[in-house]
This record gives sequence, structure tokens and C-alpha cells, in this order.
Amino acid sequence: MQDRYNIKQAETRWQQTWRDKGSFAVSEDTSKPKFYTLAMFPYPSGRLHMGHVRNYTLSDVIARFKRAQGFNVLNPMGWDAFGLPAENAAIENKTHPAKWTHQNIAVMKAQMDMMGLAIDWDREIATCTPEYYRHEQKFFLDFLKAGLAYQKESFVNWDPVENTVLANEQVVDGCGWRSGAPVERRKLKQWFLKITDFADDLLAGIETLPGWPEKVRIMQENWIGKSQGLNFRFDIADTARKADAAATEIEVFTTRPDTLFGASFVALSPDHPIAAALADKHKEIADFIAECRRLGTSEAVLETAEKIGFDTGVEVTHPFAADKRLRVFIANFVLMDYGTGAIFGCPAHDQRDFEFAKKYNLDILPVVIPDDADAAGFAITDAPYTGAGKLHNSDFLNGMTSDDAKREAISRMEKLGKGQGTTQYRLRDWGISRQRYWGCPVPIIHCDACGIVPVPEKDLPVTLPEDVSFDQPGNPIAHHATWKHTTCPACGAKAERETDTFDTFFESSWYQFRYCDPKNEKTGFDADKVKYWAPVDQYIGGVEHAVMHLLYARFFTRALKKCGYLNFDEPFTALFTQGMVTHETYKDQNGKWLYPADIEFSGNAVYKKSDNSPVTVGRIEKMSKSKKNTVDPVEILETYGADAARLFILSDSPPERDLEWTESGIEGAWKYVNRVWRLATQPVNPAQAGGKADNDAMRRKIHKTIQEMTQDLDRFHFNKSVARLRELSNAIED
RNA sequence: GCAGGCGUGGCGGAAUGGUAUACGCAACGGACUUAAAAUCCGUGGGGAGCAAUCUCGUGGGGGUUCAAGUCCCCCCGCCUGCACCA
Repeated sequence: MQDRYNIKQAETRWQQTWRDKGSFAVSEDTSKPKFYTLAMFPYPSGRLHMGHVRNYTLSDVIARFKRAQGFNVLNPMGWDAFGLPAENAAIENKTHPAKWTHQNIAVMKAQMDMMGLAIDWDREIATCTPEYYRHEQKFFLDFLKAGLAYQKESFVNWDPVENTVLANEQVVDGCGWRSGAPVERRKLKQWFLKITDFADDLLAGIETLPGWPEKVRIMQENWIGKSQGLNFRFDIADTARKADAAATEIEVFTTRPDTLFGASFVALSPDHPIAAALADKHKEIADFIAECRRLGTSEAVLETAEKIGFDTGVEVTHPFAADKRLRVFIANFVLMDYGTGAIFGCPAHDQRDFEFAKKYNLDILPVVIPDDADAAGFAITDAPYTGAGKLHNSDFLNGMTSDDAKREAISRMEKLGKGQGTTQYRLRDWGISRQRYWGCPVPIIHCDACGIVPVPEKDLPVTLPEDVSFDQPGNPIAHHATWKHTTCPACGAKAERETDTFDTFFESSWYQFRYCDPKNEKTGFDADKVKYWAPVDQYIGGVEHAVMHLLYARFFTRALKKCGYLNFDEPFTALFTQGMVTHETYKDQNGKWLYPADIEFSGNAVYKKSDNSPVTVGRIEKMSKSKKNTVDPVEILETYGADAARLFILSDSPPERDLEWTESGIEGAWKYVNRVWRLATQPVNPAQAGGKADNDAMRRKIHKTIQEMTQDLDRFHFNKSVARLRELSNAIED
């Protein structure tokens, strides 16, 4: 008789059995309640990391738990297989992105098998296959017809390292989210999806998602950034420069129409058309705009950048006071892509306007008096007053509260025909064009005569050329000798294919529906099957997707609904965001990072294995290749087995918090697995067996454990449910 | 600056307003062993006491309550997201 649990034998046997029997394959079964649990699918980078192991362990526990409770459980897995790393690998290793990707998928799938996951592998998908992406080309054409997709020339975030455009959501602190390079501004023709059409609906929909973490809901709310206010137009006054502005009005947006009488200047974004028109006529204005551009717009720069303005010489008249004139500046802090790209400044009641007015010696006229202040003695000296109060110095608004004054100002402006109450969103349309190879081609043909022509449905999919070269920088599809040359489907003349590919978030916006009917060749998925499985009952993944993937998928679901594919709005009923997996960091004497596997503990001291030199122990940080504080899941699975690895991951911390990976922790779990094995396999000594009283006590304990564990699992308190099991083991051994 | 979260033994963490520290890790003492590993038994917040017991203890200060880690107010520290958004 063996005295140790043999993980290799037991785990391989069961994994083989599950595979052979297709134990986790499911189909629509109306006799059972359904439960769709989904872990965010991985990018096939080549190896599983601990974050994956944690993610898939959590979804697996839920899948098996719900299954045990009698649900028909869908727990699928696939590959978010388009993306830049494949191209970088192609350049470095002289391999093809497709080959590299498919090899990685094979390796990672084998690693997942080692974890013993209850996955229905019949439903496996890879987004880089034409069988998958042909459907999103069709979606795109439908979106185009429905007015949800369009092309426009605009300033874009250009990543100079990746040589591609980035969505606003992919720019972090002014740098590319992957490359870390400062993002440049370029003007390019780009494809967009009209996510802004659903701004209000996406905002309202958040209220219908109580199963989402408060944190993510707030992040999405802030990202959408709704604000109510007034859009109105200043007339450009008669001055020498009026003609140069090439316009008669300047439109501005404000959330504080109550402060209109406190206006003391107007400021244009350096990118504003009127600024451009003035720059054409006046070199000093062109120079100033160039200066603003040189300073850049990255947050890091803006943080320290001075607020600078340039008096254009243009003036406007105040819509409520014809005799009041305001000077028009170009200012580096006014953003072209929020509101109208122009503002009026009210220095008495806005911090930024206050600073600007101090610098350029502009009037600071208080018009909103705090309720506890005396109007006669109230003055703005060191700081603006940004709160609400009673109106003063404001003609017909005098004496009103801020709220009443806002309403009255809007209504007067509407009567004057100079503006209207509006709602502004921070959210901007989703730029989906990428100048890269390893993505889904945009199914469009550009014809000199007919303009933008959609690829006819019968010609879908538009597949990627396989013989591409990565020898020169830029887009390999555009460089391809023949691929883009075609004929116009409308007039038959020579035409060119669109060489942009979709942002890879396009693929991950609908994969949750593809799993419901993964082999469908007609419409991407069958409406009835989606109706049975969707929406996802429990979605699990990292919080880093809070405003990108999760917002895009919510938009995409609405867009698909509008095009008749489905009949609901929200793709994910409940969301769980897991914490990161962390580990201590180590550095050698030369300050170089060391892998945990390269070091050795000896009492309180730590040494490098190779030469016994001392090692410095650093902070506990998120596992990352750059800091080398990673542990290879495969080694853990081979040494301790899937049960021990999964048990440790579940037991050490609550799943929403960071989990510190420790050698002693995984060993503890391994010891427990063996203890359970001994309890189950070694005969009870009859001399120690108890009587009826003992049996009754044990029965109560078992039922209590079941009840507590059920509650814990329902609430995602996995660490507690493991503790209950250990308590039960303790009770059995006593 | 705005928003959100967190703060409990040496460590990870438990605790419908009701015995604070479940469960585990590390530690210490013991058994088994030539020895070690593994395993098993036991101890375990601070202070006082041989002991029963007393006392102080959930970042700090105040409050509500018969009762506060938990609820309310103020403050400190750390983490995360957003940010010249008009």
C-alpha cells in the first residue's frame, strides 16, 4: 500500500476519463435551469501564468458547484487569438503569426488539461480563424447599414512603437497601454463604431447590473461621463480681425450657465477650426499653435505644463449683454474633442479660469454668492468659489438660486435662438482601425468613382493574405504586392481593399455569444441557442478590463440587438473581478532581478543558488516577467498536482483580493490533499470508532458543513469554504 | 483635485451589532526515527499572577447602544481608477 497520494496516476486517469467521455459537453436542455459561467478567454501567449490558473480555477469551482446543484452548466474556453505579440514574434523568430498562435494554443490547452477543468472543449473557438471572424465582418456591414459604423478623418492616438492607432481607452497616462511609448497626435482616416449613440443607454443599463462590482460600475459611469448643460453661440464682434476668423459665431458648452454674467473671456482649443483659420493669416498665431502641439497633450506633460493663452485679437459679444465684449484667446488647456472645443471663462467660479485670469489680468466678477456670505462684502481674492449660492451682478438672474438660474439661463438662451440645453458625454466613438496584419480585415473596398463600397456578403470572408513580409515597418497588408488590388463590386472598375484591420477588442465583444453556437456557419450564432444560454450568468476576470472590453461588449450587444441578432441589452448579468497573483521580488548584488527558482533560503538569509551570493528581498508585487517574480504553473502542477494548486489558490485569500503565492502555502495545501487521501483510504481503527452519540454528532457536523459551504460558495467566499472542509477533517480525525 | 476600496496576532485571513482572532502559514515543545524528511500530539494577542483570574487590545480620536472590528462624525496611512471634461 502506498503512503502518498499519487497525483500523476489519479489526475491523469480522471482527466483522461473526462476527455474520453466528454463529461462536460452540454447542449440546450429545457428540463433543467441553465447556468452560463464564463472566464475571460486568454490571449495565447505561449504559457499559462498564475493569473490564468486563478481565473480558471474560480470559474471551474462555480461550474462544478452549479452542476452539482442540478444546473445545465455551460463552461466554455477559447482563444483571443489576434493581436500584436504574434506579429512581434513573427519579426523576432522569422515565423508566421498564424503558426506561432496555433502552436501556443496547443501548448496552453495541454496546460489547461493538467488543471482538470470542467470545460466543454467541443465549443472551443479561436478568433483568428476565418470561421470566426467572417461573422464579425458581416456584423460590421450590418452596423454600417444601421449607421453604427462610419469613417472619418480625425486626430488619433498614434503609438510610434507599435505603428498603429490606439483607442482612447488604450491610452494610459498619455502612453500606449502596451508599448508604454508616449502617444502622438496624428490626423488619419479611421473607422469608428458609434458607441456614443448608446451613451445614455449604457449609463442607464449600469443600474440593471447589481451583480457587478460597485467599483466597475462607477468606473464605467465616469468613463461615459455624462454632464448636463448649455450649448450656446457667441457672435463674433466687428473688429479688424473678424474676417480672418472665417466664422461669425463661436459655439461653447458649459455646465454652469448660472455663471454666464461672470464671463470674462472665451478660449479656443489650438485644434479649433477658427484657430486654424486665424493661423493661416497670422504667423504669430500659427507659431503659438505649433508651440502648444510641441508641448504635447500627454497627462504627464499637462500635469506640470503652464496654462498658456494667446490673445487672437478677435472679440465676441455677450448674448445676454450686447454692450459686453469678451476677448478670444487660444489656450493650450482647451480640448478639441470634448464639448465644442471652445469655452467661456468665468474666473470667479472656476479654478482653471481663475488661474488664467490672474495670469492675463482679466476681470474676476463674482456672480454666485455663498448662502452664508454677504453680497456687498463678497469678493474673490485667493481662490474661486465653485459651489452653489445666490445670483448677483446678473441682471435677470439676480436673487435666484444656482439651480433656478441654470434653468432660466438655458430657457432665455433658447428663446434668443442662440443655444439649447444639452447633455455632453466624455465618451467618444470607438476607433476600431488598426494598421496591423494580425487582425480581422475591414470588409470594405475603396473605389475612386463609388467611394466606400461594402464587400458583398457573398464574398465574405475577406481573409488575410498568408504570404506577408515583416521586413519593413508599418502595415504588412498595405505592403503586400497584390492583396489590396481588386475591382469595385458596384462599377467593376479597379479599386483597393481597405488595409486596416479591426481592433482586437472587436473579437472579444461577441465571443460570449459564439460559445452558444460555436460551429454556426450562417449568422455567427443561432438566435434560439443564444436565447437559451445568454446572457452570461457569471463572468469572471481581471478588473483591468473595466472600461475597455466590458464597455465594448455591452455596446456590441446593443448594436447586435439593433441589427436584429438578439433581443436583450446586457451580455453579462453578474461580474466578478479577481485580484492579482503576487510574489516577493528578489535582486542579486548587482541589482538584477532573480526568479524565485534561482534563490535559496537559509534561516533568515537568502542566497543565489548558482554562486551563494547574498540576495535582497524586495516588495511583494504582481507577478511579472520584467521583475522575474513568477512561478511557472506547470512546475507546480507537476510537483503538487492540480488539487493542491487549486486548493491553495482558493484558500489563501478571498478571490477579489490579491493573492500572494508562497512556497509554504502550496506545500500546506499539498499536505492537506494527502491528509484527505489518508482519511479516505486508510481503515479506521475499531478501537477508536465511536458509538451512536459520536455518529449523531458527526452527522450534524457534516450537514452543518454542507450548509455553510453552500452559503460560502454562493457568496464567492471560497477561502472560507476551504476552512469549513478543514474543520470537518479535524472533526473526523478527533 | 474627484471617485472607490482597505487598515484585525509574526504572516494570509475569520467574525447576521452578541465569547475578537475560525481555518491555515510560520514558530515553539513533545512522540516516532541511528538521524532527517514525512506523520502524529500539544502550546500559542500584550501585561500581571504558581493558579483560578484580572486587565489592556481590531490605524488614531470622539459618539450611538445593555453590547461596536461591525453603525455615525472627525483625523491618519496605504492601494486602485479617473483627471486642464468647461
